Amino acid sequence: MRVNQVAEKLQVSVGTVRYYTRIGFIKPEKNSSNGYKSYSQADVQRLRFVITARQLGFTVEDVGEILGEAGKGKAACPLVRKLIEMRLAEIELRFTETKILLTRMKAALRDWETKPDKSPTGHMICHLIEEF
Amino acid sequence: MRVNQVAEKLQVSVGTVRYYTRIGFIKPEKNSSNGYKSYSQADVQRLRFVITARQLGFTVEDVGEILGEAGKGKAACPLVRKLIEMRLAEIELRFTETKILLTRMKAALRDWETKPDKSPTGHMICHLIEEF
DNA sequence: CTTGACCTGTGTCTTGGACACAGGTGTAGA
DNA sequence: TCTACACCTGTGTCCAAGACACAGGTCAAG
Repeated sequence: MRVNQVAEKLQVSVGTVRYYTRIGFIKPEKNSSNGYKSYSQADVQRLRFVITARQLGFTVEDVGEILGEAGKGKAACPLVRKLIEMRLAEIELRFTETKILLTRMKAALRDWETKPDKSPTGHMICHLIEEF
Repeated sequence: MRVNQVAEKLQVSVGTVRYYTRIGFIKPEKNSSNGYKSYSQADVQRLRFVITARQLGFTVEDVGEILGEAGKGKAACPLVRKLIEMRLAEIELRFTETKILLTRMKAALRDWETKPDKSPTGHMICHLIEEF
């Protein structure tokens, strides 16, 4: 298979498949006649794992560690359990931060509805922002 | 003032102040005796604006455009209103995506509580992830 | 045989700073 | 006056996770 078919099958961009290839998650052999990379069924399987893991919030680096652990024949599950708790904590943080930001932005928008436009002065760049 | 004092006064990292300096948001003159940058009161004022804008969800590039508009003497308010709607839409998207991810992660954690660790096989890297 | 649409790998770019580095400063003690 | 030594400085490089630009290759239609 070629990169395009793999990307379509897995519903990701061609760039993503190439990226995972580039960082060594899979090592397709190259077709010697045209230099194109040739992805095997096992490559696709492995990529599917990577994508699923990414969708669960693991970082690309996490996935690399998990693959490495499993590659040594060890059960990666303990590592997986540890990592997801770390990522969960991070995402939880990001979530609350995003929520706060969203609230602030909406408050600004509401506040600005009744305010006029003003030209900048020596000590004022945009009163909407500075007075909020 | 030196970068350290500015950073402390504005409650941001030294790196952030240097970054905004590097991209030209402020142009402190340098002390010719020791080569250090010397931040004026106006620089601090301008930086305060930048930081406030960032906290409202504007990107650094947005802030650059706003500063440019105000620098030409024009009212930046229309631009500000336009930009915040764009950013609001993006943050709203990020928010819902983060919420979905969070839900998925928590579901995985709950699902995995009752599942054992398993060693990898030829067609299975980590059953926790693959079976979710 | 040629056109032109589409595909390929490689290399560079992105955001918003964080960090490493080599050297400068300033103050406390000798 | 000298020397340690902690702390500060600017510049250059690095990060995640791909996206994008580029020059060239492929392939079916005409």
